[in-house]
Amino acid sequence: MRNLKAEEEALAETISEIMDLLKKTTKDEQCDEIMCNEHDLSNANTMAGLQRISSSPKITTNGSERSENCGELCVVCGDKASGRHYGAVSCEGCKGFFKRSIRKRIGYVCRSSKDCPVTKFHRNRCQYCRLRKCLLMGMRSESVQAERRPVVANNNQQDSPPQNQNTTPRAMTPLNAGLVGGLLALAKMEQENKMIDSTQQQHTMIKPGSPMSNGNCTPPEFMDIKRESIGEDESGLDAMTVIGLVPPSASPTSSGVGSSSSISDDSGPIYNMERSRFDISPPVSWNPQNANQQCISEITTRLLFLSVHFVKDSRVTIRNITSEQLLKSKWCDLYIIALMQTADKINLPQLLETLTQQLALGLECGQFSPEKFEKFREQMNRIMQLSHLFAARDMSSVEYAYLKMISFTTQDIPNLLTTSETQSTNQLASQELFEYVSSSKSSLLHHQMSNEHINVDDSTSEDNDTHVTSQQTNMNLAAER
Amino acid sequence: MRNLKAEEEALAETISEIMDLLKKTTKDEQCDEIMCNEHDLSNANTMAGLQRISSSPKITTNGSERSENCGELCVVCGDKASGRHYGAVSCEGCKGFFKRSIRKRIGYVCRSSKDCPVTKFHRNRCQYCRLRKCLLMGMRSESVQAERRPVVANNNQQDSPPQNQNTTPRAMTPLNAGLVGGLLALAKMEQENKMIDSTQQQHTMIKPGSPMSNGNCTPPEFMDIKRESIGEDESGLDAMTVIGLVPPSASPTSSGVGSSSSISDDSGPIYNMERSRFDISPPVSWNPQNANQQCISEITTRLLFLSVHFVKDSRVTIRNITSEQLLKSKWCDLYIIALMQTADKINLPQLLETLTQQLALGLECGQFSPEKFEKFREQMNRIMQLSHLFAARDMSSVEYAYLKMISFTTQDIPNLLTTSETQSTNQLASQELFEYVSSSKSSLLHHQMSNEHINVDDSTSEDNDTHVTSQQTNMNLAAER
DNA sequence: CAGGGTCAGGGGTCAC
DNA sequence: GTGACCCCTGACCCT
Ligand SMILES: [Zn+2]
Ligand SMILES: [Zn+2]
Ligand SMILES: [Zn+2]
Ligand SMILES: [Zn+2]
Repeated sequence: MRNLKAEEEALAETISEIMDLLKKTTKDEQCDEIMCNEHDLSNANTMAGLQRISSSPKITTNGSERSENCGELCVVCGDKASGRHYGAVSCEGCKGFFKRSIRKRIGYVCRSSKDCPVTKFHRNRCQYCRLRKCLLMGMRSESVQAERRPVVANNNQQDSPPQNQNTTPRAMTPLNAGLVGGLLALAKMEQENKMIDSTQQQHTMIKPGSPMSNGNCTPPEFMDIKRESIGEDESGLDAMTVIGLVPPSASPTSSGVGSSSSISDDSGPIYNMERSRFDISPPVSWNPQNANQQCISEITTRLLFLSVHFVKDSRVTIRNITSEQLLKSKWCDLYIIALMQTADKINLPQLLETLTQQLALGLECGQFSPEKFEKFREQMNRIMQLSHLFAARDMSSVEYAYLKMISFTTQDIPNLLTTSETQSTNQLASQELFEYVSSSKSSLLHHQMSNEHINVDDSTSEDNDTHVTSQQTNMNLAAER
Repeated sequence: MRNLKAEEEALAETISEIMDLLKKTTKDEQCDEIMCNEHDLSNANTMAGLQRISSSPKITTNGSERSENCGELCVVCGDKASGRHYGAVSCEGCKGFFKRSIRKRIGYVCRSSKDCPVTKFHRNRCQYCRLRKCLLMGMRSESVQAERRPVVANNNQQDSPPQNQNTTPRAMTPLNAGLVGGLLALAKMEQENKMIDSTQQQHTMIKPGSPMSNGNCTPPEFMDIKRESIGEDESGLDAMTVIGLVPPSASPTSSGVGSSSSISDDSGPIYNMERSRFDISPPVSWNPQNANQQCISEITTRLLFLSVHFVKDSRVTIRNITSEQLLKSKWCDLYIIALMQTADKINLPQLLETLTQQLALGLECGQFSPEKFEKFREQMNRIMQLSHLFAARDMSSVEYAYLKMISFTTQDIPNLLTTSETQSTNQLASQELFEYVSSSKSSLLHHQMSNEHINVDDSTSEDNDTHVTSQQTNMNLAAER
């Protein structure tokens, strides 16, 4: 047991590296946040084409931006600002409105064309449009903290809330260009802006000025927020949708996600060779030629799908409703792990390369700013490096399986839903993993796994590899729940 | 199985440390490249002040500096520590929080069960629990210096007095030592105040004039007064809470409070060998070294808990509601008896000594007046003497049990709730105790017990040992009910 | 280092 | 649900 120590250290080192890499990712972007407003605006325009009413306070052309009213007017409604709030100079009203909106995850609906004017005098006419404007102007949902009231005690009751979100708050994350969505989810780059427009595009994306008002629209509303925070784009794949769609124990896809079926025997560990299977069955034929978006999209979508499915079908005692709730925050963690696990099969390097090329194209056509592109690339690199580390470990499917479950049930996000079920599952999984690795000859693996666990486990201080990224992403997601 | 856990934890810790070290290392380098990243990250994590303006961070001394804190985590919340503050390695947040708390003498109130988690993510959810944890982890209130008000030129206006109006009246004294709460409760010093707040906490009962409308917030306001006067600290021990929490017949703690279970046979005396058990099961390992606040606090809390539990589980025909009502006035009596009974086990002398020392510290920092300190000391001495008397008697657990029940049901407080149940129980217990002692060979014991009984019984004139204290306390308590 | 102070920007409240 | 108002936090800086 003690010798483990040495190994531990080695492991720690490796992990440290990973962490550093990932860490960087998330951080940098913040910078732009502030330049913000106008910057965001432009982004928004390009991407989605939102209509931000002429309003735009500032008008200004630019540079001088802050010079004038800057200090003083709310970029959302034009009222007198009381300082910067959630990333945007705004008034007390918009500040409070934004906070309540994010906290309550209320789903607003625009009864008009989603282009209602948001001014000091009209701001209360349409919540949907007001929130949209808030996001557009740079308010970050991640900045909204959790409520400070003590959670009444029994937290296991939490599931109740779920339903509410189901309907309205559908905070989903539309994944973007296939893979990108997932990968980018990690990069929390200016998600907000993006989010917004994605939402729009996706749900009946009405264009600005577009008169379409009939009954469709609204759903998209504010969820954009979350999405946005996730860094997803409009390419259709919506994690939340996937989560909701995957039935508890039905294997929609032919591929085996393992486990789902054989839950016959009740004894035994959560995962074994059989139950930990995680295959992208149709052997992905991946080669430069067919490396088009569709392909990438399919693969990544499938991965996400399988990941969600995997968790839902695991032999753990977590109610379905709880699972779905958790998945809303944890899908990215699972996704990353799945990417690592299948890196070989899907030829991750190639895939990332292709993606990068495509993004480069997008850059050329002004789809997004160079900064954003840079972030993308950085993110890709980080993932690549992560995969090298994982590859070096050569973990077994059982280990991956436990890693997923542990990651899934770890309380590493501020407002994450936690129940006695998840806690005990986390413990059990950790325990079993530990035992598994212990009994396994590969002591090295053991250590590594322990580490993973640990990191995952205490979640507080450190940001470790996979969690560095996902954690942050999750934070954002969680924040707005 | 269990030991694995331990190892894991140890492992985790080690790894954490290593990681921190490594992280730091790497960090410095990164700085050049990304400069802000990490900074931003940390900010984000902390939840609280998130606004990191792009500004700047950096600057700081850099290199060297970060090296140190590196490995250190805040012992209170687990966030990154910035060094030692007030005696404990802690983060900037906890440092500031502690300072403000001590300075303003604010009285916090836990809206939950005084066991709120205090982590980086939840630390702002409950000030009461946070302050409690700060104290438990060794932060010394004496280290908080007085405000350095000079500064601004216009000091002419005696701001000194101001503090009283210091925004709300929340004046409370965070006591230092944990135990104090319990022991001091005995001290009849301004009990009235105390009573009030306890009550409040429990029944949300609003105080006259108290603006607290809905059930949350405000309670803290004025009750602080009492607490402070009582010398209670926020170290969590709240008799009322305990009373309310202890279920009629469930042994939440593993320790045996005896009796609770075996109520099978209906005949027989209220207490017998088995039913009178009263153990602080986990053999308290008490020695000067670990004589810290947490330790003391735990022991005393446990004692109070067990006492309340004991009464509730006794084979007497007193309705639960009546019991709880009575406990509000009698818990201190029971507590004293329990202290006497377990004096040996908990090493009462040592414990009191430690407490006194801590109080002395508090005195130095002006936590309370010398008069109050004198009263504390007096009380301590009384308890010490009392324990000598009890020790000399060497009473059996059965005798202690009866003593408790008799004390519990005796009408020795002015407005005390009395019912035919309590009266008959008191009689019965007295009777049985008498018989028990009579049948016992030790005539000496007999006498003594009889005596006790008598005193308890007529309660009027004499102040004898145990009753001196408790009786007085009760009187006061009763007075304000 | 370990005290102190500052204040932007979080949080919460509660008439309206 | 709003938002004017005010309290509390904690990163930063000074001593
Ligand atoms: Zn506004
Ligand atoms: Zn609208
Ligand atoms: Zn702390
Ligand atoms: Zn609390």
